[in-house]
Amino acid sequence: MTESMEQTAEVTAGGARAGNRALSVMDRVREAILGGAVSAGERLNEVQLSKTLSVSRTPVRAALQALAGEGLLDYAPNRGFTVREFPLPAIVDAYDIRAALEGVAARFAAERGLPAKEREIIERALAAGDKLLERGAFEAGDLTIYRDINGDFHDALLAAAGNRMLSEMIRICHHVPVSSTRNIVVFEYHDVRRRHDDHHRIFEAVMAREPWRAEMLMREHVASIKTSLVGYLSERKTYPSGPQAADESL
Amino acid sequence: MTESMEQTAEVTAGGARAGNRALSVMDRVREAILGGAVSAGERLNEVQLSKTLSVSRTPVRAALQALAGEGLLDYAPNRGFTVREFPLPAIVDAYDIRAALEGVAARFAAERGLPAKEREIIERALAAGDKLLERGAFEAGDLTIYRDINGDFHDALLAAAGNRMLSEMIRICHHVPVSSTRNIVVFEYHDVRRRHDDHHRIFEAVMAREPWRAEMLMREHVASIKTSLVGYLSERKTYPSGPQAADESL
DNA sequence: GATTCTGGAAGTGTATACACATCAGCAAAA
DNA sequence: TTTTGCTGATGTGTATACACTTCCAGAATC
Repeated sequence: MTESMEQTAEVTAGGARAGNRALSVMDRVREAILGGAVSAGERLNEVQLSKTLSVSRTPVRAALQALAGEGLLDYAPNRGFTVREFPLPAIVDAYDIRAALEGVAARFAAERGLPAKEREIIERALAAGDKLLERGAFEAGDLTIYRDINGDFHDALLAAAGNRMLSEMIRICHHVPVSSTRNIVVFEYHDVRRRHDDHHRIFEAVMAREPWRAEMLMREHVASIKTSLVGYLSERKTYPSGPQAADESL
Repeated sequence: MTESMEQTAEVTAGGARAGNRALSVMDRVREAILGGAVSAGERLNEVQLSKTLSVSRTPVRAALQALAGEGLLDYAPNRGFTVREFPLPAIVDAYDIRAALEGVAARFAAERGLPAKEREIIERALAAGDKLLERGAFEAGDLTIYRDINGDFHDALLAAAGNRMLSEMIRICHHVPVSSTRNIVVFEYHDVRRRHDDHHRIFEAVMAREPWRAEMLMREHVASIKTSLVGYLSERKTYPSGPQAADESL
């Protein structure tokens, strides 16, 4: 064994846990974009990035290419990669697209039936939501908890749909940078209550094997988030920064 | 135009027309996959590919990464790229997904209105289709002609929708390898006639600014292709090779 | 004979040098 | 002053060497 020993003290501290460097570079750049550390339209310099992350240009290029595949970056020959711009209309559109896609997912799940595993996850998510909502009001941090519950519900249903292309497209919709002037929608208790009730009805439709009803309910469910977003934006034009519990991904 | 001149004697003969080699490698590998030259599940060896295409591994890797972004390849760390498998259910599902997405595109177009340019393209496509169909029967090659007409119609409507993410997702749906035992649907005259009539109705709905009707019509339009495919496959289990005019992309 | 260990081969991951394209700035000519 | 062409700087594109991981075959051991 040669023990080349990676003399890099690895200031990255990020862990760089698995596989190859390209993947960890990808994660870090993605977070930088989604977190708003680099602004839309900005050009990403390969050598600068490689110096910042203490790796060579090769894994950096690999990561950028992969991120372009996810739709987060644009590529132009001999000009490199730039952070893709997501104007507000495109962000709003993304909810419609996601609504259509998740609708199809719900239909597939209803057609194919829920596997035991996914059914358990969903029932647990529904029960947890019921428990969280039964007090009739929210405390600090409850919205973050519900965010996870919501995620479990949607993920399980998507898994039940059993289609990889669908999963990936929906994943892309979720990764649309909401950063444009920080469009964060703060959901109130009654918003969450309504959404949670949607979940119950969608689950019932899926269990009853009513594909088109499941699709319709899911479409409306996701589309209503768009409505909330649009309504929210038309009230206060720009929103500085979510106070505490704020999320847009319900 | 600079006439970049590519001094490459390049036995490849492919032309390698523009920009960088990675892009042309990408095109060639994509065609190899879509054309069935490499089979599903097959592992792509980087050095072998680079020797075949007379380039180094670097552009090969770039191309493979990009193709993975398009969903044509799978990637596993330290194992490289493999041709993604598209089992028949996934191919059928892709039509449902595409139906949902193109439905949204039609809705957007109806909401936003058709720009003059796209309107002209569509009207020309409709007129050309009318002319082609008015004889009441098809000759050899007519189906190929209609394939282009059909493409123009859908592309123009998609352009009118004005959403990049939507365009890219639909593009991915179109690139699903239909190769799995060559599932080619041969459309008859009356099939094309029905589809062309759909186009007229969709156009009318868009011009009348009736978004939901446009969406519904487009969904049905695309979904009916799936129905044709499924019906076709249930008749003859495997189909050797399309006789002459054969296409699945209407 | 079955199991485990151990090279070694095959192939991917990374670094790096160099080729090439693009663009900005300056200079020279109209 | 404007335009054109040169030239260097910056940064991407490609080739290639080497490091590392994985996997398989064959030997040693039980």
